[in-house]
Amino acid sequence: MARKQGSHAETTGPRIREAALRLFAQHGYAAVSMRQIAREVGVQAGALYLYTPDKQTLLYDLMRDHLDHLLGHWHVPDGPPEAQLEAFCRHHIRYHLDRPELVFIAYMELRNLEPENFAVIERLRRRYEDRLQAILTNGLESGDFALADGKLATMAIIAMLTGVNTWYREGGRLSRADVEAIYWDMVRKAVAA
Amino acid sequence: MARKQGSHAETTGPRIREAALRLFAQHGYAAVSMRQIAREVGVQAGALYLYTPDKQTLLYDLMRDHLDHLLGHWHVPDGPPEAQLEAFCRHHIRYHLDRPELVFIAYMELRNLEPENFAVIERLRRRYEDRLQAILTNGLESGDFALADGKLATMAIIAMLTGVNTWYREGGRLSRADVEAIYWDMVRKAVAA
DNA sequence: ACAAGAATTGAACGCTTGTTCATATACTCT
DNA sequence: AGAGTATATGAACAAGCGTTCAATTCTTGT
Repeated sequence: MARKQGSHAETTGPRIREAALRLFAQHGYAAVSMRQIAREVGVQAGALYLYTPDKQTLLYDLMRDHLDHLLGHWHVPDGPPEAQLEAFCRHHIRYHLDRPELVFIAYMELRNLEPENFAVIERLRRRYEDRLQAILTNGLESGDFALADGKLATMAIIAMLTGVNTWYREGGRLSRADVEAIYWDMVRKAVAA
Repeated sequence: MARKQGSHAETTGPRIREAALRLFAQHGYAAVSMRQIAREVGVQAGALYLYTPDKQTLLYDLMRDHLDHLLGHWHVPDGPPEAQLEAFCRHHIRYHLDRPELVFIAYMELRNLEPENFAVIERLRRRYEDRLQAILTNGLESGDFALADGKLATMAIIAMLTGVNTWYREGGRLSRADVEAIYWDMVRKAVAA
């Protein structure tokens, strides 16, 4: 047997990626088998290898595309440091609430990347952190912010904002706008001069 | 063949747990095999089952003991809310910097727990969060703190503090005392009235 | 010196893993 | 209608998985 009917041609690739994303996020890369992914797509395991050279690349491509998009989709606007920081925080939360599974994988599965892949992903992640750190450093020099340490504040703020994905559930007590506003308020005060 | 020589009796159990801890933290529960753990201990795989009923229990016991100890080891001191919050923050950082691998596992491997085990661990984790939330709620009512939302602030602060484990390395630019002080300063400002 | 029990081995169990490949089907183009 | 190609199957591969267990060795108490 081969193709059952209809033209699954251009849809199978994306569907494999979607299934991998969902399953990796739910059970973890190492705990998910190629056969599980195939079953989710409605295809035999062998067919996956028409769309990805191997399991590792499936993971790497998800993470790489995620970070490429995160970096390409948004840039620090002109303006005073506080406005830049607010834009960063609000964008970060919005972006992360929109893609919980990708964000989760990009953080949790780092250790399952082969060394060369890990190096690439880490570089991209670092580029993103540097944007926040630049904002903080500017504000520190201009006197808008008061911080004991720029790098530490960068890590602290990112950890705090990204943490929203651990508890936020759609349709809960707070809207996305509420969450954005509350987090921004805390960050604003934390770095205030 | 059996025991080679000497009395490995009482030391093998702990050594298995230590090896499991290290390997789980490094590669993830699902990616580590019982044979790998055994090799690390210098024993055959079958011998592990004299000390644990199965692999799952090995993970569960690590997490359970970690949280039991975290909860038993420290309690909120009497005093004004700000002093309580400072004590919580400093203790959290100190405790987490002392046990990076346990902390990492307790967060990363939640999804690899079987449902009943997960429920127990989640309950313990929740108990810990509730301590911070109680401090924040008290301070809110007394007017010492200004917060839009107590639960959200709890999650934000814990995420921020726990994040220290993602970047702190022994012998780096900042001492533990520095880190403690800087984080506390940011938390203090973030919740300030 | 010897028996009892604790600690460990090493082989085996059935199953799953990622990956490959000859084969077969469905679609497209002429 | 028929050839050519893209897409998929399903069986096979060697390797590794968690776990069990009879057999073996070491330690301890008498």
